[in-house]
Amino acid sequence: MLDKSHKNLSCSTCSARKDSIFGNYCECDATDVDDLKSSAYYKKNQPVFLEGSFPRGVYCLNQGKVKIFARGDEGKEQIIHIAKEGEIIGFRSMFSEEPFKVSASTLEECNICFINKEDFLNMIDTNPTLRNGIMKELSKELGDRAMFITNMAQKSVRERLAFSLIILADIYGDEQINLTREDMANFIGTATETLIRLLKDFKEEGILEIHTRKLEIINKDKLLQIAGK
Amino acid sequence: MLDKSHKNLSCSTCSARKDSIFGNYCECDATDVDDLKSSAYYKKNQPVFLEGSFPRGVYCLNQGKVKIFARGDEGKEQIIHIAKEGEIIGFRSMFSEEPFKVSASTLEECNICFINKEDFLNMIDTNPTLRNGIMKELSKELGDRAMFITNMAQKSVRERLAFSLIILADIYGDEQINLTREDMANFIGTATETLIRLLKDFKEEGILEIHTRKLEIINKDKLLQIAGK
DNA sequence: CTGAAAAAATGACAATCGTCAGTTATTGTA
DNA sequence: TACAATAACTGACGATTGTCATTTTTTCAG
Repeated sequence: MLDKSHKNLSCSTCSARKDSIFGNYCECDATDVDDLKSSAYYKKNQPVFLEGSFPRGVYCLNQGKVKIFARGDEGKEQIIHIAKEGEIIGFRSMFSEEPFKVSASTLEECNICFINKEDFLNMIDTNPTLRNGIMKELSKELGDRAMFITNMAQKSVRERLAFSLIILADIYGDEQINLTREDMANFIGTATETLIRLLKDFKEEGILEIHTRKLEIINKDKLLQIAGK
Repeated sequence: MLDKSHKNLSCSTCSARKDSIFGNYCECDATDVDDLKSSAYYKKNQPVFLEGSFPRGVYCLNQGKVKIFARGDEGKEQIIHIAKEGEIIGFRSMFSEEPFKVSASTLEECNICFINKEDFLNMIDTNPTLRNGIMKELSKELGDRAMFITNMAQKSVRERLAFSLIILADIYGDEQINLTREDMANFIGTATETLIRLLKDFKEEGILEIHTRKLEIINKDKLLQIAGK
């Protein structure tokens, strides 16, 4: 169970810190950040920020997963990214000075820290290491999205599912993949029914086991092969 | 006809500069850049940089259009972006310290200036305005790509074509859209044959006129309507 | 523990779209 | 200007995938 008291979240003892930009790039004292941040407990399926609104700061995930998604013209969600422990989200629109182009919503219970816009921009300005880390991150993500677009455009749904399962397995680590069929379909870019049928195929082919909501990947090699790479 | 002498390209008289990050964000003297850059003439369909190689600097488009594309598993191109006069390309991988994830190739005759990696990074480090401009650009592009992914995943080919024609019309400005059917199909993410059939449909619906290679858009409102926004 | 609501699953069916094979038109160059 | 190479176009066909309607299973609050 997560700590809901908001009290004892500290950057210096944050287990997610090693996976974070702060941990990787920032030699600054963790207590510096500690003084600036506030932290909050989020229930499952709670919005973190909304498309169209203006950013007031950045969010650092201490615990839990968050989906980042855009909405198509008929309101259908397209999941662009699933952020996990250690990731900082919501800083892109701060730089572009635009309203958010995407929304963020928790996929499970989360603890999320918040750093104020001014404080964060100030850190960026005064800390070249952190700044370079952020620029590196932005650039890397642009490269990833080029590949994502190519996959979307050129692969069949079956191939995209295989590909996405590999990505999801990586995000979920030792945990089993735990998403609603709808979220998974919205990540892959297909209809929920199509996803369900394909999951069944994969199961029958001995690629994965379905424990109701949770997916366990049995044969990763075959997934890689189907994904086409 | 383009100047092929490489001689008299100067930032201070560069007509593309007003559309450029340098023009918009950088109050530095244009002659500063002038001293650092070299310029070159590119023929049509000439590579500017290649996926997998490491960046040696950045390219600033003085004249002409350049396609930025990734390759799918079977080698099929997916055009991610078409860069026009004033745009700087090739700087993303410089920050991420990875090899290029995408390739760039001229779509027509081009004049392109080159700034060395060290010089450019130095400019970024010492010029906060330019730096913020770059960060803004990176962030903006990430937002655009989220939308691009959503369109790819949720729209039909017909809708994507309408949408893409609007983008292309914007890129080509007063010129008519001038791409091979293959490039256009690779931008939209469909088969060349499908694209050709849909262009014919659009023509019959009075949306555009086809002058062999060049496309003239007659009814932009209808395009917007089909694109679904 | 139970019932209502939400999610997952299944079936039937049609349309979109990709593939292959071939023809016509255009381009660039000798 | 002619001819080879490249690009544009057409037709036929089937597989993939989305939609709609319905049933079964799971979740969760009371």
